Amino acid sequence: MDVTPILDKLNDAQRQAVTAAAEPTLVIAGAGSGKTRVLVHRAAWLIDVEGISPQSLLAVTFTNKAAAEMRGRIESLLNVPVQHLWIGTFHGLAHRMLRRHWREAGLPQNFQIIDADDQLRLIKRLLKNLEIDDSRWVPKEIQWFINAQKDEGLRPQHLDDENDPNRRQMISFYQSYEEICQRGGLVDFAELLLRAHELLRDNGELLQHYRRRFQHLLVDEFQDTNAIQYAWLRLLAGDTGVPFVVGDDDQSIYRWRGARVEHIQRFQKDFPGTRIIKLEQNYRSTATILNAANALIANNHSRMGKNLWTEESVGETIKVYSAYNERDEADFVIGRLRDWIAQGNARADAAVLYRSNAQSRVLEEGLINARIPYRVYGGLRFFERAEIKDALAYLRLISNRDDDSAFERVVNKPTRGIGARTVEMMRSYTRANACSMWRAAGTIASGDLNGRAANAVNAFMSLIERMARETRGLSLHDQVDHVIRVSTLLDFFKKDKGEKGETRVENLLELVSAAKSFEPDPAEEMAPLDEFLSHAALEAGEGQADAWEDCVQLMTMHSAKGLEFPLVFMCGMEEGLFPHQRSIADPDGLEEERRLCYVGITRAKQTLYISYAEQRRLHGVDNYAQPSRFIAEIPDECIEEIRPRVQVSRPLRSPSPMRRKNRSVAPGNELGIHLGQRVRHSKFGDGVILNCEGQGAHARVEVNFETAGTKWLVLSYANLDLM
DNA sequence: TACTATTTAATTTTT
DNA sequence: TTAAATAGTA
Repeated sequence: MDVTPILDKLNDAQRQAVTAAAEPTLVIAGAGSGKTRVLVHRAAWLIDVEGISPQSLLAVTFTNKAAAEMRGRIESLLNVPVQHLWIGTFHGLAHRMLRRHWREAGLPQNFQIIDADDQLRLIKRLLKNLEIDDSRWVPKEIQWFINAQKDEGLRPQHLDDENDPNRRQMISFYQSYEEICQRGGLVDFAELLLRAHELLRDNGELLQHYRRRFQHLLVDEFQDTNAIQYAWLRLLAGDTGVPFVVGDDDQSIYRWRGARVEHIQRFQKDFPGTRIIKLEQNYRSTATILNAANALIANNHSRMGKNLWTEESVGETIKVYSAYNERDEADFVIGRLRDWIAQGNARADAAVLYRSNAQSRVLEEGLINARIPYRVYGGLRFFERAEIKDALAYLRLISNRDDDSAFERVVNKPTRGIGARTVEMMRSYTRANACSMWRAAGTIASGDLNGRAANAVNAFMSLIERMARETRGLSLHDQVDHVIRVSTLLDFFKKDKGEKGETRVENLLELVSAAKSFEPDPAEEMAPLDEFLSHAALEAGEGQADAWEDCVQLMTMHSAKGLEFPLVFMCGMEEGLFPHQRSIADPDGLEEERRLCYVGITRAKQTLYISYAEQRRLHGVDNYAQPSRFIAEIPDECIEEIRPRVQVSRPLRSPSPMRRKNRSVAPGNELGIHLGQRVRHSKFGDGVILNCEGQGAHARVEVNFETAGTKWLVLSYANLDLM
């Protein structure tokens, strides 16, 4: 066996990991150290060299993108299509198991997956149903509570109310929510994982089967696993399975949604004799960028400890720009982008990163003005669009009449005279008889309702029945096509004047083509429609179309994880924004923010710009912030401050507010400000100080300019020259 | 039932 | 500021 193609071009640590013996292995893979490469080559090694059957391999990732990439790379490395390799996301694989063993899992065969939005609607409906004031019980918080419990593997009956009435109520909501889901055959994202865990835990034979089958478990982004994912893996590994997990404790940025870095420590305890391999050579960034990242992250206490190094040259210094405000910051970024593009670089090689989505706005405005094409990551994905979800809801009802989530979504869309009153009646019937909306509708229509409402309900029910009948036996895309027409959804949106309605129609037609190109997996013995619906929930599709065009990339630091760009901007590096206000007080939260910053820095290959605004308009009010502490945590020698706008011969403030320990900008009298003082402003020209007020960063002066009239200026931004 | 006015809250997000 | 959700009105 020629192992050259598999081991070639791997460094020592990587090779050790790839060829590790069949024992529990923990690979700590720093940013840009070839993590995916190790995972892929490990799989190839096991199959090609160790002769392990592809069948006995299970590879888990967090995102569909990562799963697709791994599959593709394994296939191309092995040069044979590996059919039925179990590579997928935690949710995808859990789903697969549940489909195969729906009976054992206690689910109906055609159970459907609901996304976060469906889940929230369901909870809102539940509150209405229980006639509970949703200002006191916020649906979002209930959703959060339920998911958090599920992430920890806890069912309502496991929860203790701790004599807290608030908690008792939450648990009761959780309980009712579960009943509705069970009745409608609905499974939310967290439920997929929890059920899959229970499935194995409670079915000895199944567990034995899968343990025997999956000898090798490869896990990507291990630091992001939550309790239930970890429990599932551990169960699956048993005493005989060989877990090979890859992760980076310094890049753990999802604690807030249940991820537990502690699993890295826990793993070593749970699997005694774990081999630890650290990948510390970085192939991505310049030495300067790495030094900055290393120094920054060294401020965190709970770390495994690792130091990235590179053979790369020192490279450019990191440029720090101090902007007046967010517009100035955007102008700066755009100026640099212009240069970058003018030098013949690809726009797509530049990324602008920020902490929170709201920051993209100013940047976008600037980019539009500058006519620079850009793409914002995040936002609504294809299968999340309202019109698409409407169409899917019809399809779900066709598959299962008891799907209340789908029922409520489309019962009166397009409007067909089934108003709030009628729906309310169905709800109360539902509650009294513990049945689905569909059954309630049937009963009520032939009883309690007045003629007009009853007709409307009957019309709706026969519409669904008719579509179910007429689509039977049709190909998937004909089914979809039929449903959007017969349901009159398409006409409904066609009537919608303006661009909005147009795109909606286009999207619905696009759904038909999506159905056309969807290839059901013959191995999944399920109805193509159900498979398509699951696919839609599990893989919501691309955020935005035309990803082809060469565009500057705008995204949050979170969504930048796993990506790399030659040119990176990190914007809004201010206390309160990054680290975010809501994390500052909590030491763990702060450390997570620092890791996020570490992730941001390590995205850059060659050039990194960091910028902050001294004044930023947030929620309509001007805020003054200090530069982020993270900037100060980067060694001076890595950084170069650039402030092209400053041409002061004698600055009113110290030249580097960012570096100063005591940061209160102190203008005031010691700097020679007094009424009648003559000053010069770069834009407004010469003038005389008429008035002073405020202190520190907020100190302002009123200046009567000879040509520009009187103006109030904030001293720390105005850069006045004393004359 | 649809449109308009008012209120409210505003990290991060994949599945 | 602004976007979304809700309440109120035609």
